[in-house]
Amino acid sequence: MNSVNVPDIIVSRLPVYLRALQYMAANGSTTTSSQELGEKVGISAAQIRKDLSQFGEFGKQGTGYHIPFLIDRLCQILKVERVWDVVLVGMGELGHAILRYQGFLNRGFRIVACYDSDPAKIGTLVSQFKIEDVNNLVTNIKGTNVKMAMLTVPASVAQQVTDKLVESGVRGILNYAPLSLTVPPGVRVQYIDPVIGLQRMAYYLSEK
Amino acid sequence: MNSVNVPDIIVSRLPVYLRALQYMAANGSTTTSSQELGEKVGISAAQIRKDLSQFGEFGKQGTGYHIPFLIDRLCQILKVERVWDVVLVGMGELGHAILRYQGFLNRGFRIVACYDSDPAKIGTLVSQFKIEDVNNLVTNIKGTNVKMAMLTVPASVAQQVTDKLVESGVRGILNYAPLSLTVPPGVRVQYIDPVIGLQRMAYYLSEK
DNA sequence: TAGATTGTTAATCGATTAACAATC
DNA sequence: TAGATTGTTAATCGATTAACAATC
Repeated sequence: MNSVNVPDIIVSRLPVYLRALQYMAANGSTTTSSQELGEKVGISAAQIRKDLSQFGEFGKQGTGYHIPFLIDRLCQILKVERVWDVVLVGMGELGHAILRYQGFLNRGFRIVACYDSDPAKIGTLVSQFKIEDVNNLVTNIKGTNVKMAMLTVPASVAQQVTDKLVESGVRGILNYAPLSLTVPPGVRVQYIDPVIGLQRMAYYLSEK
Repeated sequence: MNSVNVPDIIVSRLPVYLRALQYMAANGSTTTSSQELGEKVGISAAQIRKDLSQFGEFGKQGTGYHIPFLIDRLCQILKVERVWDVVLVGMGELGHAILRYQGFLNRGFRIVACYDSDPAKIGTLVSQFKIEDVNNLVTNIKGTNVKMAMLTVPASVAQQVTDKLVESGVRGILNYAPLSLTVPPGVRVQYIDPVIGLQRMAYYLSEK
């Protein structure tokens, strides 16, 4: 059980802390402070301490945080001390790149199957994965332990594929298609649209 | 000039509104309301009206917003009624997929050059682009109109490439490398790390 | 011990929402 | 005109910051 309803904005910062801590650990550090971590991730020290205090007391006055311990606790809180099975739908360029990406496993996720609707692609192999028919999505996934999906299909079919994923019992969708999805309560969507990021930054660029 | 310092959180929602409006326009709609737009993007109608009111009055009582007009105004506000030149650094799998992606141009951006450090890649062609040597980055870009970059290099070299980009005059970086970057004031970074998105959602998954 | 840093409280700051007059 | 919807105000809600006692 989660400690009494932690605000989503706090939850959303935890993976950033975790990533920075793992980076420090990989560089041989064993201890850090809210001050130092804050400088790395661009968040105030007070906020980091406040965020962590939602979940317990993980530091020591005078010395700060033991990095391996804090990593452990954050992994538990985020439920990524285990590995979650994820399906990938949409095997275009981006789907291929994601399927070959090696960075998921040691952060709590692994792709277990990939889907497409193109008969020319179905059945072909992409780095040990056979591309499956998206029409079999619901029958294949329903009742299994697959609760997350990555969506790399064209925008025009993203909502209908989403509906199928929801029907299959998927509770979290990482959406690369450039549109807002509609999902029922209890299902979450995280959006990845590079252009949104670029446009946010363009606002601050000077004219000309 | 921007109207007196609009909060960043408001700016960050504008591209989402714009994307939804363009989607509606593509489907033949010419009019919408804050209510309808809000349902599409998952934001309250009141907030959408409040956000837009920061920049002017774009709607009509009783009828709502004329979609093409609002699209126009949002493009102007975000400064994407023009096309910004962007460089891409890091030509691995992901870099290749991004370079071939067709979705940037009609949303205000185009890739004008790509870079890598691997001698085996430098000079080779990827869909009409010759991969250039990252060592020439600063000399090539400094003084040009390139103010944005996409970063798809390994985490281990991301900070040093970032420093070069900043030196080149780049003011906005879309960072795909899974780490927090340090940049001077006046330079912005937008982060794209799929695992952060997955971990945020994992928190809300039930145990087992 | 002295210095450093936590966890927490209270104060401040900012963002969201509800409500409604204005008006198309 | 009647119904719909804006832009805006004031109230509410929530998040961030500053400060500090506790303590390693």
